[in-house]
Amino acid sequence: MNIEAGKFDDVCEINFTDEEAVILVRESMSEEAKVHRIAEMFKALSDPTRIRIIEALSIKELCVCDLANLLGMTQSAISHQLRLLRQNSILKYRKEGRVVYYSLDDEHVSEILNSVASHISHR
Amino acid sequence: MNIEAGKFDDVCEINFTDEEAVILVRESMSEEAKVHRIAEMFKALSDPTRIRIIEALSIKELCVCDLANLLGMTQSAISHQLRLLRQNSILKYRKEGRVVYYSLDDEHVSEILNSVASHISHR
DNA sequence: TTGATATATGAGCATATGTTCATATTTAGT
DNA sequence: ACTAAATATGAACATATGCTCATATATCAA
Repeated sequence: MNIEAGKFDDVCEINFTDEEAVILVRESMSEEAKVHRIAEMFKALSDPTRIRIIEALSIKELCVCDLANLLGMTQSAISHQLRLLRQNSILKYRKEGRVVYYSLDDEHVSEILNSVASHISHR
Repeated sequence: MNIEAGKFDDVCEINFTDEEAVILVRESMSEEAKVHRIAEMFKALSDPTRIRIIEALSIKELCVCDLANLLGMTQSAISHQLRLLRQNSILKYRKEGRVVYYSLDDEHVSEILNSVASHISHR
């Protein structure tokens, strides 16, 4: 019945509808670490403030203060979000004196964002 | 100084580094509703369980029970996640008796997932 | 060095999220 | 009609998230 009987006691104990298919699918699934990394990446993009930051920076490099003014949020809030985006390799920065300019680390992210935007408009 | 002085008292009160740029960027930003919808879409993709579900269904249509067995999770947990993915137009389903088969609503999602996966491997 | 500016960060708080548990709903078989 | 099977769903709970506040760090100007 259950492919790994006893291992997952709380799993639905019903017979497989298509056991072979499940085995086949299981073999071609990504490793756990990769799946987690992918989910993390999407999580980094899953907040309106961060989407706005990315959208703004895809138009033009900006400093923290300009971003705070642009989005009507505190410098602290923006800075926390910038850190998260940095940690996910979505943004890079350069320092010019005490001003820190942020920009997209990679145009790939901008494409992914456009891809999702167009997916949404098509429904 | 502040473009909308008094409106955001807690916003960084410093002069703009480049006020014109901020005005320019502000004009080409998406509307709030659209930004929220985009973030919501990313949020739907921001969980390892949901990534696994999408990955599995991109290979083959499966029923709820098979998904639960495949992922080693309860039927209830999977069902809750499936609802979320349905609500975001990521999955569709068809009923065959009491068995409900889920599949991707659109190959676009699969492409977005691959896009993010390749972005990650490139660093 | 001292004071001011630009950014970063830790702690705390309110809200959101993912899972479990119990139960409801729907359909098939007898 | 009755029972069992497959799925759906509401409530509850532990953890995660995003913002604020206070404060630290870094750099410029005098």
